[in-house]
Amino acid sequence: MSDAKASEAEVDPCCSGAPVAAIDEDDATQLASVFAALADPVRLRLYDLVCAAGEICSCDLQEPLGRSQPTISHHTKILADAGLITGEKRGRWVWWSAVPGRLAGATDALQAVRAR
Amino acid sequence: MSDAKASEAEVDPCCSGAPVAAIDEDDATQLASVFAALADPVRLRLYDLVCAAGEICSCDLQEPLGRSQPTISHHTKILADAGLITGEKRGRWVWWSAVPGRLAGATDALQAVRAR
DNA sequence: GTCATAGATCGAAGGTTGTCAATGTCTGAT
DNA sequence: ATCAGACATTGACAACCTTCGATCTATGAC
Repeated sequence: MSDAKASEAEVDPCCSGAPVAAIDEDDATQLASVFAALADPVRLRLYDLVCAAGEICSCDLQEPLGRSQPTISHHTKILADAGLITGEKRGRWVWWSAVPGRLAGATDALQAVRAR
Repeated sequence: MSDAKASEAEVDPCCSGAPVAAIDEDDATQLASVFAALADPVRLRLYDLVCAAGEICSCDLQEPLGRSQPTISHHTKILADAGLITGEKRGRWVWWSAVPGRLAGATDALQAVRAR
């Protein structure tokens, strides 16, 4: 099945031998969960709102996002589980803020392979 | 519902007035599709293999990823539709390569908001 | 032409996700 | 103690996603 190189070219186009997987399955699953958290338009706008505001209350997310309160709660939980935002409870309200470097760290883990 | 600021503090903690959404719904949907393409462990490793190899044949993806041929074809299509990889058909084989700057462009669109 | 192979497409099974109504829990005010 | 409000949780449903077997198309070898 993998005689493409042998029949098209004598030498491997990039390195040598079989391609080496830089990311193992566990790392891939971990990384994918971060991207999955941003794979929804509502969550992207939510994350954007949090970044733009620096700190924002859950109750102020409901109106601009146009979703019900349980749905907002659901999305903040997913973003928090992915480590992209963090919430602090003050009195009756929860204030959300972005975790610095978390998104950059995820993309770096992928892009780092190009530097080799 | 949004009297949190008024009751907890007199001044808005970051800017002033209602928070401004930096990303509109259409942009968010477009951006989310790029992240959705990377939100699967198999596709992440596939993208990683393509980046690491520079150029790689579909038939050489099947074995390291441990998925059937239709599944590999499905995933390459999703990554290609998202603009992350591009394929060139040569003879019987399709050679895939990463689209430079595509992933960085997506993350920049999100992170740019922090620079404001 | 005939045959073998690379890859795309189709259809189906099973799991996951986004959404909201209803309800529960906790906090601060009266 | 009682009440109202901010979030979390549960349950349900529709939509979507991942996967594979079967099949189709296209290309190169004989």
